[in-house]
Amino acid sequence: MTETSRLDFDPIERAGQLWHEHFGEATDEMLLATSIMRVQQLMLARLDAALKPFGITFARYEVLVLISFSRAGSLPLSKIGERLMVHPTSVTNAIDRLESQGLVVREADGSDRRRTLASLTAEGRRVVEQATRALHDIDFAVDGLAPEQQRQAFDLLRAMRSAAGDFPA
Amino acid sequence: MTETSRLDFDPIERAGQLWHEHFGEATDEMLLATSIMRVQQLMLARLDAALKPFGITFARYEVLVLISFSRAGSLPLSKIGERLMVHPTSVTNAIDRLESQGLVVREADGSDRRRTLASLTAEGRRVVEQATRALHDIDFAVDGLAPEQQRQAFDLLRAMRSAAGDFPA
DNA sequence: CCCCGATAGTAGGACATCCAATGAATTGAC
DNA sequence: GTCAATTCATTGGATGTCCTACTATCGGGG
Repeated sequence: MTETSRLDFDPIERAGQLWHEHFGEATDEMLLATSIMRVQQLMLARLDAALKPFGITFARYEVLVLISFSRAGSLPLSKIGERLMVHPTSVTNAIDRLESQGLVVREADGSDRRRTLASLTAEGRRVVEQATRALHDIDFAVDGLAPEQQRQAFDLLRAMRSAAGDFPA
Repeated sequence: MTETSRLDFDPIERAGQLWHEHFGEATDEMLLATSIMRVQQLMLARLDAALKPFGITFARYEVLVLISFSRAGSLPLSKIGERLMVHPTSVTNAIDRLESQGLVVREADGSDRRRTLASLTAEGRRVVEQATRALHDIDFAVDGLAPEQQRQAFDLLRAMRSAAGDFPA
């Protein structure tokens, strides 16, 4: 059989057809919504696959990059969550794993003892550099679109984020 | 401080700026990748919020819809995973929850005892109808784009999926 | 007619994300 | 100055997704 893959057909098209039969219009919205989810799913899978050799996921890679960008070499966990726009508990989780992997270390913040700072270890710096190269090699999984199309896509997504209130007023 | 929200600024723009400083080009790819992830995150949050009154998530909603579309009124779990393009274990998980909620029931397939069929209960049918109305009311969280832009976005995402090998050859 | 490979569903484990609640520390208002 | 409100990080719980492994069943080839 040729059923070796779950991607043997286009379920979104198929689902779309069904939606038209049952609900008429408003189907385009549904198709766009599911497309975004699917693209994210595919892209994340490719990104994670490219990072697998380094033992990290894209979520943790983003944390490493953010810390490596910090001028002081370390960042409070709250800042990380803020910039990555994820819940504080997600940051705690990521830092827990990165720390147990020996890629980052937690330090106390002398000026504000509520805070915990995270900084890269030598190994962490090494990993983030190599991982970055690996991601560049796969064009961050967004190949398939010409540069101009990438701009276009970015602008459209930006409009969606804006409408969802993703930017400061 | 004005630090009352995690969305106080645009972390993607900020990160993009940093990327340019450190890595030069190849930054647009990064921006597009993170935008897609962010839009998906926002959209899913809005969809789940709209479905919360019904006690289901978008993932489970999709399962309900798929079953409601089936001509026979029931579907093998494998078909569900295939059409939604999720792993078989994700389907088992979703059906487990839906069944414990009394929205679907598992039945044995007489013709192939390896299979398990899932069908909607009366309550399941009621929920999927109301949930669909609720999602229509929020335009499936893809408002913010005019119909023409939605088409455009869909086409671009389709190209990305195609490049990622998401369609049959 | 039987056996090996393919298919269906599930169990267990790893990850990531969110929410609610908690404890510690800081800050602002009176 | 002191106390309440806020902020920071963490723990515990719920979801969803994937992978690996395992059992049961089906089916075609010898």
